[in-house]
Amino acid sequence: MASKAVPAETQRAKLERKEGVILAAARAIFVDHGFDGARMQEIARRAGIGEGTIYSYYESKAELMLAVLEQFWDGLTREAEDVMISVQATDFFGRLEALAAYHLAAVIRNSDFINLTFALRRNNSEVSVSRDHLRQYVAVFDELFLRGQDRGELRPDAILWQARDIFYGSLEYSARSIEMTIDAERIPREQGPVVDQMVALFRSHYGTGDSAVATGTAGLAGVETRLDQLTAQIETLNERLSGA
Amino acid sequence: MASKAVPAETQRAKLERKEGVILAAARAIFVDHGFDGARMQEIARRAGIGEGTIYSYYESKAELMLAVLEQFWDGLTREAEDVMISVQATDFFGRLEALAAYHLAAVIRNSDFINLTFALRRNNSEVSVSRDHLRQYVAVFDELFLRGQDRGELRPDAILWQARDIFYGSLEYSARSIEMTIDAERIPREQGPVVDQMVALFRSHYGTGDSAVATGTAGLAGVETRLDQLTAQIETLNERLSGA
DNA sequence: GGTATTTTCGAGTCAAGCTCATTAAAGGAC
DNA sequence: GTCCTTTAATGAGCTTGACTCGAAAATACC
Repeated sequence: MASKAVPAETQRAKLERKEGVILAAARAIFVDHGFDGARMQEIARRAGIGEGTIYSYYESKAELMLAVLEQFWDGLTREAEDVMISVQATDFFGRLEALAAYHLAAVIRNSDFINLTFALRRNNSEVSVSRDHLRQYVAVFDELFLRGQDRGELRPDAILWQARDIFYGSLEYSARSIEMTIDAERIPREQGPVVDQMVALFRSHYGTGDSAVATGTAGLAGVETRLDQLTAQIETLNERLSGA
Repeated sequence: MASKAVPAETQRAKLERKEGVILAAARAIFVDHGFDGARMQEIARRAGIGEGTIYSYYESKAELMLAVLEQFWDGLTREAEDVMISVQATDFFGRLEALAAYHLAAVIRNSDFINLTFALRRNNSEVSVSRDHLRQYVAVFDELFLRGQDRGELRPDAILWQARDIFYGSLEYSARSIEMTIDAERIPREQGPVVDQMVALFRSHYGTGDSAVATGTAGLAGVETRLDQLTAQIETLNERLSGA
């Protein structure tokens, strides 16, 4: 029995290891040459197998790339979760700062993969990184935000997906701007201000009155901001009602 | 002399017209099938010419696509400039609202082109939409922002490129979220709140204290007026809801 | 040790971007 | 109008690279 099970295990393990080798080779080649520039033959050579063998593991070049990207995003998600576990701060804004710093650095460090992800998603409509993987990644933000609302640090009427788009949209564009800076050594120095600004933005825009007072942006301006937000909400309600 | 110049003109005009025909055909095919899915033969057939002829106008498929995209972005820039000319508001936030509304609608309406632009830029590093075209487009925002600073409506210490990234990054992600909403008819209704939020965000994060006064809703009295209005609106909503 | 099944392989197929020799058209001189 | 030169258009064929498939090697099973 044991002698039966063990070979079965090792056999599966062997296949999975081979799959891992293919994935690693593909990852390297895709990063070096992009999707179109990558040659299946070169991936096979790097993995030390025949070209046809790849196709018994992955249906097509696009699906191979998909597997590479999903592996990458799973790794990112795990790292982001680790950041949220190990961060010292217990308040929303301190934790948001940690997440923003991690995300910005990750996007810059892995810009190849980020670009490949969206290029594939946009180019090849039939094959794209499964929504679940991206959703799992942004779930880290979602959980943080909802907890901030529960704890009364954030306005209870804030809309999650809008905040999420502001967070990730701004940071992605900022990352691109920072990368574009020719002077590579200045990159790390630019990250701090961007993260700080992101936190300040969330504080002033989504923070409750309490936190606004705490940060000093209290008074008439804060009240007017809240008025604007209320107005926007009422408009939404009106439109929904008239639409329905 | 005139009989000499006229044929020369018409000849060049003829070539340019043909170029326009090719561009229009390519545009249609690229939008329908994406970059990889588009077949040069089909573009040629649609343009009513031989396949080889395209290559005497454009070096490669990628360059043809580039030309299509540059034409598209030039059009967008012109539209954005028109919006800024024809908008009634003279204050920064009113004009920003107009620009945000235009940009969001444009991104949603032309998501094919937006996607193709970034897909090409990311995929094919050697051929990408010239930075100048994109820069010209965002210059509309830059000018608006700098003018707002000059007029004292925005904090003088705000950093332009950071604000720009927040503006365009958030709106692009928001557009994608809105598009993802399966219910297509709800799309227009979601745009208003996103735009409003963007304006409110800039007001609270980049606005000076003065601007609140300057926009006509002066001081405490203005706030009280707006509160009264909101209260009235909420009463209306309550009546509607209990009635329905 | 022999048979069945699974896995690997790379030469060959096919599709699509691109080239180039050939043909057609336009321009100009008389 | 005719001849010559120059320019534009063409599509059959070349090239490249993703993918297939029949055969061979490896493995599992008895």
